Amino acid sequence: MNSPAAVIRKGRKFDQVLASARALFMQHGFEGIGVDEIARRAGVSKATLYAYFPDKRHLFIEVARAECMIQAAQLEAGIDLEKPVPEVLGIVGRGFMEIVLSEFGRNMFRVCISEGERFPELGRQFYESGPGVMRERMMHFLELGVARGELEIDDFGLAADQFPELCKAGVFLRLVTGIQTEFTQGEIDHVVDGAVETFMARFGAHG
Amino acid sequence: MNSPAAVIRKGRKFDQVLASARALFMQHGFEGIGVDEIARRAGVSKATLYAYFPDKRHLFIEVARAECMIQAAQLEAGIDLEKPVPEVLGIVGRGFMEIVLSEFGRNMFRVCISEGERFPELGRQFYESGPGVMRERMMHFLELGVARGELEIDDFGLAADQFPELCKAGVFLRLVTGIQTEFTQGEIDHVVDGAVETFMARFGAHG
DNA sequence: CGGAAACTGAACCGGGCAGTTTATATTCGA
DNA sequence: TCGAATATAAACTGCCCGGTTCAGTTTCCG
Repeated sequence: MNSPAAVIRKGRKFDQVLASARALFMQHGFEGIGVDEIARRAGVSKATLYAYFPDKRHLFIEVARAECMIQAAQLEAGIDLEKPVPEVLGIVGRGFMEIVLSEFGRNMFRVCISEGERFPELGRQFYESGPGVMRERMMHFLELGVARGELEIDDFGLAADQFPELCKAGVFLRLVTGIQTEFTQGEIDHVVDGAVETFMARFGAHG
Repeated sequence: MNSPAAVIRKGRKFDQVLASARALFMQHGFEGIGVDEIARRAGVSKATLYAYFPDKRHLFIEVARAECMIQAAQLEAGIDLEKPVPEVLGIVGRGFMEIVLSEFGRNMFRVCISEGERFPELGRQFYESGPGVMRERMMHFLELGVARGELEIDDFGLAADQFPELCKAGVFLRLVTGIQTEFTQGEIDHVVDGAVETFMARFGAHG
């Protein structure tokens, strides 16, 4: 009723906990780190931690949501809508791949999938604060492109889904299966450029 | 030396174990089922199970590899290389999505990702007996299409990577995050058809 | 038939880890 | 300064589950 924006945050060490959780989750993933460790690194007792968060999962959600929004914002920051479509797509694609290939991206994904069944809230939260917003922005941008006569699109949802998928072509699968764990900038560029080309071949105005 | 094709198979109940493991792993995933349960359903003692397989993971690998080869074979069976490229792509795409959306596909993926770090062999095994062979076949088919003058492709690897990725556009992500768990045939068809269109727009001969 | 190999069952080990408790100490605001 | 809110340390509970052991039983084959 009174305290502004304070539903869960009641103690002075809240931020330390969150920071520690962020660091450790990002580095080791959800399963890879124990609550004891998080508390220890936060310089906080386990009991205190559990005074803030009902359980490990909700702690993770908090971290994940914050991180997603940061990443999404960064991705969006580098976009100049005035530039020609292919150029923007290239920038977005590279930014997107950076996230996907990052420690955070991999871990986020891992958790969503491995915990997804028992913990549906997590996947939903992730989608809506990460890929979901990107999709919205992408659709908006594509509409702009159509309005400018650079694109011709009938199904914006499909187009907005296809582009990031094209950017991951091959890379993502090889990453998660461990076939290949490191990718050079050259490799990324090649795939992203290929994605832009394919996308423009389909949706570019007048063949 | 003597017994034909018997490296691991030494007892008469081997098949029962494998069958039970297959059924339960497919239904509940790797983490979702215990060794006790597998043994029980196989009508076999745990000790016997461990006489066949060194550990749970290798049991899973055995199941997974077999299943992958079955799926890959089925996928390949429905292909008539004589038909025009777009038609073949449509068939392959639909078959591919069937696998991806199946209980097996989801679980296979889940395990690869959640266990991948601690158990690299699994991911590799999966890739090589599933997506890897599909990629090979796809490249071969694309070369055929080029030879017939239906396609124009510079980087066959990239093209072979892009197509399945396009087929999953949006669907896969919504699946694993639990945003959407059921897909109608109409939805699938729409995405796959969109994938074929985009693919042909880029790689179809003479624009 | 007789012995070796395969199988059983059920207890047992052990490590990991989330979450709780409790008795005590610190902080901070009124 | 006093008491309520907050924090602490560390032990403790409880669960899960993979893997082992072993003494005794069944199967199979020569």
